[in-house]
Amino acid sequence: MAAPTLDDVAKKAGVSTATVSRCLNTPDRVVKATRERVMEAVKSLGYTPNFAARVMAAKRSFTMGAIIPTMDNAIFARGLQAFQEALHESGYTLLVASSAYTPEIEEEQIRALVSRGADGLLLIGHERDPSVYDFLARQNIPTLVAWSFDATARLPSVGFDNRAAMRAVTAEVIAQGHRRLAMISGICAGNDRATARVAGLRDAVVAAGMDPDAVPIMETHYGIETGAAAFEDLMARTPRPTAVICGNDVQAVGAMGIAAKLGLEVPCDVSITGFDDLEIATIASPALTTVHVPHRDMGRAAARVLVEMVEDKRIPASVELATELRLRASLAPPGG
Amino acid sequence: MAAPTLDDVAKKAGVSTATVSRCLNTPDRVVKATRERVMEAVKSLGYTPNFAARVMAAKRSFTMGAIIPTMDNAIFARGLQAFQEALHESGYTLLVASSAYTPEIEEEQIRALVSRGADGLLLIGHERDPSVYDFLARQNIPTLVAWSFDATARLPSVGFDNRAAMRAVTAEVIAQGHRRLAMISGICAGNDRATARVAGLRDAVVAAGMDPDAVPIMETHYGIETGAAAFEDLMARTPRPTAVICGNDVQAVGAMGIAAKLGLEVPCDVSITGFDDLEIATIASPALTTVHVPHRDMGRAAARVLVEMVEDKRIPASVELATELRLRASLAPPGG
DNA sequence: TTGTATGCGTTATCAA
DNA sequence: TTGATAACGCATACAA
Repeated sequence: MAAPTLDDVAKKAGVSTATVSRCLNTPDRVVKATRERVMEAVKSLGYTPNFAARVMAAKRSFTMGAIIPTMDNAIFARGLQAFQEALHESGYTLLVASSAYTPEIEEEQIRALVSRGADGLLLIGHERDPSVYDFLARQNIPTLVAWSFDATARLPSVGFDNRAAMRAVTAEVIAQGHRRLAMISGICAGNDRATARVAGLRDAVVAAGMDPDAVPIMETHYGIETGAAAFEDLMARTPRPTAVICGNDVQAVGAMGIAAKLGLEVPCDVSITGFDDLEIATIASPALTTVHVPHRDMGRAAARVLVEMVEDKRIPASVELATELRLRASLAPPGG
Repeated sequence: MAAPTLDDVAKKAGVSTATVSRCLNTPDRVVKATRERVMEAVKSLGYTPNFAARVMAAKRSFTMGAIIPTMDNAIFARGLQAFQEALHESGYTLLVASSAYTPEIEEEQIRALVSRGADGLLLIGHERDPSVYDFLARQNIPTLVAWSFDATARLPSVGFDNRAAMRAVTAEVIAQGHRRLAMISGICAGNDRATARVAGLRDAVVAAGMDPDAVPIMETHYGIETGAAAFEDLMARTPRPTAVICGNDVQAVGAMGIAAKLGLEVPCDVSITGFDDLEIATIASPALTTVHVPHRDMGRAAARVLVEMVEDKRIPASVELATELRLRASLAPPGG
């Protein structure tokens, strides 16, 4: 009735548990005849190794943990998928948890993954309480940060320069003649990507000799509906912005959706830009001008670096990836 | 250097490991003075229980596993989020894995979660190899199916009637005067939801006295781009369909996006319907007619039932939830 | 090549 | 209320 154990298999095959264990982990150290007999028993009993016992005995779990802010939208999906695929190729399983953009929950999830024996951890962004880093150091668990590059931060990272990327978008918007800008940003508290993107916008505005404090910034959670609500609010202001720069494609798509309902045409009446270049950006009407982030490359690079950290026990250099401005129809000079 | 253990805490607090364990698990069975001393030691050492050891000793993990076909889009996100929240309230942690709609990967993930000590499992849909059910039975692990209701299936389920729901959408489309229908469906092989939705469409077509074989059906993976491609293909046919019924909102949104690029207006030139009522359905322009699925209710109900299965060790009745047709602007009589 | 024996960190049983 | 100790299932050092 209970699940079969190594011992059951050993008895059935007429060998010791050590031999069964070897058959499963280092098959070439067992002669073929024995191995076949053991495998036969394994199959007929439907034996599955008990992971907890294996972790305890081997002190390795071949499991990596990742904690992302949300699973609710596509922001992290593509990169995480690539991360997972690359880990799988290296023989690791990925466990994913989400923090709901909440520091307390993130800490709880970190503990949960560590106590589950994760060999390494992937976190998003650098901004968190120092005690978290102390905990990670004490547990001696390799941890990598993604989605945000910062060579000076406490943990190594694989990411891109959010600030420079948003600076480039904004500069382009200004270059096309827009002077009344507005921004829809993610919640900046505890989110270094959102913070950096706001800073990037201000950089560009200042560089153009404009007043950064004259640019209204709506902070909302990443979401289609919240993006739509923020956009509606901005459109009700006087003077009305001619370009709305969004910190994320999800918000931008929400903005585009509500624009149609408000009787505003994009880009004639108002230009909209996004960030991330999610699948939805190319399919939206009009197609969304945005920042292309090499999510898949980032995910694969993160896997490579994290495995290296775990297996070689050394701290690697951070990796910076380039982003790229994708000019599409949602951005045009003011008035069309 | 290594992570602190129960023993370290016990030594530091000057008690036995048993007492420390009790402080953590059944605090009221320890006098306050002792408990405070122990907790003090726990905190100062930054102790985190070793999950593997705990699972081995207690034969319970307070962990549930869920395997969903994909994390790549929002289809399962909302329901899973609610599932997770409800489990959390009951003291369980959720581990999520994705199968990429591939039976082999699903089996692998099931084994991974079982061997990790999951107390219970949530799977999507009923269609899979019988050997999987044998394995689950032998491991004696409570398993629940969601997203698909079928009281006659081998496993209990919490879901809805995909076939009846799609029958209702199609009947409405026909009632509005459409005669040249087409469908964009998910891949039916191994997917009982997609299969049932196609069957529902045929039901309605037959009931209207029309020829079901005259309705072109494009099977594609759920995705914005694939939905767009399928739609483009359908629009190139003669005679051109006046209504395209999609098995999913994601495909429908892809179809709507490409429609604009093809110079087709929705719903004047072609009506489009979806399924799921994701956030994107209301924000799309025009808003998408679709089937509202009570994802959050389903997730919460699934959590309740699964916890019950694990804790009471009995097989519960399946739960059927009602879906609801949401008529919006993307569907109108042919010609506008 | 195979078997024996020990330890991994925790919970639970039984005594004290 | 607390402590000693036996599992739990597996990997591995060491012996044969």
